[in-house]
Amino acid sequence: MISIDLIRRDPDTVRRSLSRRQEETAVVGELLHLDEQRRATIATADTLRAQRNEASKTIGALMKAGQGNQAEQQKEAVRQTGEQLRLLDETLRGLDEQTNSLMLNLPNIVSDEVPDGPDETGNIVIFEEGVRSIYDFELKPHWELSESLGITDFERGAKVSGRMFYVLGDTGARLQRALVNYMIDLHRGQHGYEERGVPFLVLKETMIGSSNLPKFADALYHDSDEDLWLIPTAEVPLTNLHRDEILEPNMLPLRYMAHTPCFRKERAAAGQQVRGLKRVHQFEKVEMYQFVEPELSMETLDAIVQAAADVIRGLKLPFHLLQLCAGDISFPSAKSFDLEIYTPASDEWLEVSSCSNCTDFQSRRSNIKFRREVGGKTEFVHTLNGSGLALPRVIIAILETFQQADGSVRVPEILVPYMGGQQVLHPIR
RNA sequence: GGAGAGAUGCCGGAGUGGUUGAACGGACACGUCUUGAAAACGUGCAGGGCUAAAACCCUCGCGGGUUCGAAUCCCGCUCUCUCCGCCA
Repeated sequence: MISIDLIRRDPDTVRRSLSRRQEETAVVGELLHLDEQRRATIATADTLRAQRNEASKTIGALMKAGQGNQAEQQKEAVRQTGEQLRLLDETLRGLDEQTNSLMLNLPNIVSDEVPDGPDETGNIVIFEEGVRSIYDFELKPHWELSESLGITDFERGAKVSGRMFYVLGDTGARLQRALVNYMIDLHRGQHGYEERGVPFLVLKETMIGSSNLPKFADALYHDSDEDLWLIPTAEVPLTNLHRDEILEPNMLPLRYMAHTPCFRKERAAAGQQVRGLKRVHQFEKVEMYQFVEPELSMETLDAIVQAAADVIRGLKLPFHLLQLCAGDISFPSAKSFDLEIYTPASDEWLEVSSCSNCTDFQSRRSNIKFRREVGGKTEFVHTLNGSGLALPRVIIAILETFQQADGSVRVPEILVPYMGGQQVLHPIR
């Protein structure tokens, strides 16, 4: 949520941000109007309430003094005030509801550091790193390799859970565990993150706090019986770890990571796009998350990007860093970067990480504040998230990049210890 | 799932209709004292709205109701604890 104060003070900044996101700006005027009505109503109601409180005190005093008659007269007057108040409160509730619903659907303000652009075509490659191998044999696509090596079993995945689900075979499950442990060890040892094991089903309030609800309900799996929602990313529970808290001085920065499954409906997906492990309803991911002081959030974003890039560097995969343009940036983000690995057989760049500075957008929704010093005033923290990394796509990149002429795949050196010394994955069918 | 108890500020804990937004204790911060610290003493210490700042208003798990007036009474919900049942 952005601050209503900002809309009041500087509506043009909000309009400009919305336009850069290719969204309608009329909502700003609506909010301005609602806010005016709201505040006028509050002012009137507060005055009435003050009168009532005062009169009630007088009545109390009169009763004590045994002047019942005068008290009764006063009561009648105050009863009328109470009736007026009831009406005003009802009006106010309506205004609050309207305001809230508009506010919850308003995206974060795009940072000035973000380039203009209509959609993903406007994203900018910041740098490319690593060497693309040259192959003297015909490359196999990942969906063939993963089946022949016993990484995946799509047929049984579909049997058990339907389209866009998969089963990992013995080698695949082991490779995934190896990758998870490698990533978590790296982030703990080199980047200062501590681990959390979080719930995968969360309350509606939790989804609102991270800004997945109300706007993106159709992307989420939901148990209507108990009104619990399956997380689409660990960002959701990690954001809410400190919901409704005031963090004491010296607690920041907080660096968390969590390894979780991610559940996504991916309704729009179809055709070539969903071949193999690339786009699935359930996948695992190691997520990094930070709570920081506002003035440090932009440099922290760079650090998160580097931490994610370090994972790829360790695997010796070629990748590039993409800065997302204003038209492609996600709802809660002020500034985002994606990391994409090059996959030689598919000949495309595959997004394995998205890192965002959500500034105070999520902390306002989740009411997460901090104090700079004991007894100091409270401020909203800034929150940042970054994948570090999404597993199926890393597996895809490993398979396509390190495949050999005989159909086997080399295990990246850094993973060998995590694979019990295994250096090559051999076809099993 | 059944039975019972409870939910108050950073923590413990009082408060059952009227200067109680909240006694008292602890923690914490500042000050006095001290070479320094401890102890002792003094002061401060919930969040939020509206303000230039006050005044004022809201909040005692959440929502609704009764009343001139609710932390206190009534109804619903959520959560926690204890016992029983079930269960990896």
